Amino acid sequence: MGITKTDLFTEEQNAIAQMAKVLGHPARVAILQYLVKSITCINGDLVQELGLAQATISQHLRELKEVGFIQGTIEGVSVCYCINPEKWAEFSQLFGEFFEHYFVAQKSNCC
Amino acid sequence: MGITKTDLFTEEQNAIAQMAKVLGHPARVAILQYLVKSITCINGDLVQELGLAQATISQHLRELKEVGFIQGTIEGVSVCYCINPEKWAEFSQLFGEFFEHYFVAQKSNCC
DNA sequence: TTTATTCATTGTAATATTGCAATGTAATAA
DNA sequence: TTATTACATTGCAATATTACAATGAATAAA
Repeated sequence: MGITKTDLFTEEQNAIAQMAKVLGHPARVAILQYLVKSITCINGDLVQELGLAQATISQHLRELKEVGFIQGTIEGVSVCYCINPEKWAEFSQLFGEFFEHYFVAQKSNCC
Repeated sequence: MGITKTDLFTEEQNAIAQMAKVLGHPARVAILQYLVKSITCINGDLVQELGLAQATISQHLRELKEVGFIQGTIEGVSVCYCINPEKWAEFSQLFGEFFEHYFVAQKSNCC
């Protein structure tokens, strides 16, 4: 049906999935990597950097902002974007814990 | 157009996005968490556990298998699934590096 | 052989995503 | 005021995803 049955899953599972979904497009990964490097940027920088249309970049920025990865503040005519440090740390931990729950020691029990 | 312009991005960006995309559905997160806990499982276990139809679970398992998160071996009538330890470690590192490239020290330069 | 079990595949409907042109909005410059 | 700049929003077309019923394939039990 193209719709996810979120009510079947835990809050944590939905949170991880929501985050991952946002990271699930190379343009958004590229935007975040660019921000990590440049600290701040405006929409126009990314249009130059990525080679996608302005409207498309704007849309990706909105998705990144909606889950909290980035924040944007109006600076005169342009909007200055940067990473949200608190959310970044939160997401990093959530993913870290997800991966660390599996220990390679379990390898031997594998089918 | 509903199609991602992968040629605009680096291999790393596409790799991260591809992985994240697979984690971008709570059912697949739930399957992986169940496997981490139970070490192995079969399709039927997950149908019970998650409350989705057998065909739907099967589809999610295929996606997880395609990117390498899990592996499945035929055991008589059923198929035994488990986490692929090498891939798991690889993905864990890729995400870890992605997140660690940002240092909270950069916070002060934020807009 | 026939039947049951287990899972994969196929087909289909509903919905979501991606990308962009066109347009709207708000601030600054001329 | 009018034009320009920088983004956001809207609307659209193409494609992808989600979920499941129906069916297929392969093994084991009766």
